[in-house]
Amino acid sequence: MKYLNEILLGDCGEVLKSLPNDSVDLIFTSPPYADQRRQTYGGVSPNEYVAWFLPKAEQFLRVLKPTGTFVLNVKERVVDGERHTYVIELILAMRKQGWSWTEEFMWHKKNSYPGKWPNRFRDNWERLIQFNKSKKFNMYQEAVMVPVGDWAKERLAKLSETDRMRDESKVGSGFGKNISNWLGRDMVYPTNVIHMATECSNRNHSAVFPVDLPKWFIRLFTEPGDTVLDPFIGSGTTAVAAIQLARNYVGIDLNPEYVEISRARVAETQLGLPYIAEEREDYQVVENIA
Amino acid sequence: MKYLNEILLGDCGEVLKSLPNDSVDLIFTSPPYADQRRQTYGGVSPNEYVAWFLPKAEQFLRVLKPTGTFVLNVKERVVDGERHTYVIELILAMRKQGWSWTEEFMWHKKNSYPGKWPNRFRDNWERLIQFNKSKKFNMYQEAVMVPVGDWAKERLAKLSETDRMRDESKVGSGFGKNISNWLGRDMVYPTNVIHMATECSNRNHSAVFPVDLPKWFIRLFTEPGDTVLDPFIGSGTTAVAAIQLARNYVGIDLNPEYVEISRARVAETQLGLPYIAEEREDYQVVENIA
DNA sequence: GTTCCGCATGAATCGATAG
DNA sequence: ACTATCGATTCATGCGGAA
Repeated sequence: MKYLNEILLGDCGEVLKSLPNDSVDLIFTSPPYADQRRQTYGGVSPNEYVAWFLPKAEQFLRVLKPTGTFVLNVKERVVDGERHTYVIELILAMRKQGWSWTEEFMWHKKNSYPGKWPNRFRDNWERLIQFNKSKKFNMYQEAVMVPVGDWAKERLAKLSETDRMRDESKVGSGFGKNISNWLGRDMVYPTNVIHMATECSNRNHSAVFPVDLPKWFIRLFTEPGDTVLDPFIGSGTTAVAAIQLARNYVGIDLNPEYVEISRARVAETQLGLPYIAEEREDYQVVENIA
Repeated sequence: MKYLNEILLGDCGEVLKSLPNDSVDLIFTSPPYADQRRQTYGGVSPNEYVAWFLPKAEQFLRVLKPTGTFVLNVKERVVDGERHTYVIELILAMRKQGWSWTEEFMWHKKNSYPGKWPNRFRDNWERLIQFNKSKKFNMYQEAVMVPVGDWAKERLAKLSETDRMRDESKVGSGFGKNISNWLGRDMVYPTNVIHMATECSNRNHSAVFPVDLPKWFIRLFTEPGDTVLDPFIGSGTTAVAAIQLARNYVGIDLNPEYVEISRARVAETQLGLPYIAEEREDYQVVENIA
């Protein structure tokens, strides 16, 4: 069965059974949040969410390479005035399944929908939960470095005496630092908080993340030529990100309409919009046909 | 037993037994994270954390008014390359105890300690978990409104202590003279993401949150004259915040040294720095003795 | 007064090595 | 094998004195 660089139709738990073991480097996905997209997806009730997700997660675990990573974008919905517990229950259940819960990134959505409720504020963040199959996974931190903050210009211009030696933290935490090591540094590593605006232009899909979000994780956890899987591909954003970064993609969706939309976006992307050529060195520059 | 506006010495689970039912409007606290302040506190092993916390949470539930709120500042540590599950297990256990898990605010710490590891980035956020006793709790959203525009958020976050003494004089509103100019203009409600730097100036306490953090929640969930409890008072920051906002406080700590430090800070705050008199209408203006 | 500039300091985690 | 200890890694901000 051909699966590489395809958008496949079906339930990912079933479709994935045709994929070989240890064949995927990164799984990045934003599954339908419980009951929140009832019109578009079947709608999963919060209480059944964990049971619904686990058999799929088992397939994810099987197809993922031992060095691979699974990044799950999810947020618990409010049920009866409370945050529902399906997300944290899922973490516990997936650990029993064999996953390691390595980290939880926070996506700070800079432009969430306006709204007012008597008992809560606007929800401005989502979880990006990192699971791994083993403690030894691939991570390419240099690929996502960011410019150092403005503080550095002033701060590093003149170093004090203590800045030139190793200065131990006073509280006994074991921290210590030698600030003179930072001289000449203009790029630094990011943190586990990611600031990105949500995608406003709705592409017939009710929950859109910006293409920069999967791109960030694709750069961080894969190299060109690796394979990225999104088992709830929706409007195809993860596949677009993979193509633009010269990775292979596999997309799956239950909904034929989304499969169509994704295939169209993929084709459009592959046809060689000029910006692709800049990011993919192996691409020829092609006239923009649009 | 007198407990109002006192810093009490002892294990909060025991000390709280002397407090009456339904007597506290807000509990705001940052307990020792598992095993992470070993030098200063005893250190609780991650695996025992939930069992250690639950009897205390039971007392919190008893002393909290039905309209009150419990805000818990906590973050899971990494154990053997994984985020430990004690925090999410605690949420599940506290719900069984009778708490509602209303919301989870995100504290984005802009100045986390530097560090680099092969498999993770610096941790730049902590949880502020909101628990309630009933669905009908008090919330004063207008008290934490912010001027529209990003510059204002930056301005608020960057106010130094001296700036605050100078600027923060409007009773209850929390906005300084400069910023109050914008009161008549477009004010918006904040979101559930809070941007504040950690307190670096050493107060002989290894884990200091900025006084603005408890202040934000005190404004949001209480009115002047209400009672704020911090059962792990540490260096007394929550009590200082309560005093500056004309609320009653109750602080508890197991460590005699911290009790001393907290009492000293409380006394210093009460001695009537001028800005206090402006914020507490029930205070006489007292000469600054410093 | 106000701005500027020097300077100290904070909830970490990993891998190697030793016991 | 299992645990304990130790060295190595690297940002951003607020305070306080000087200009």
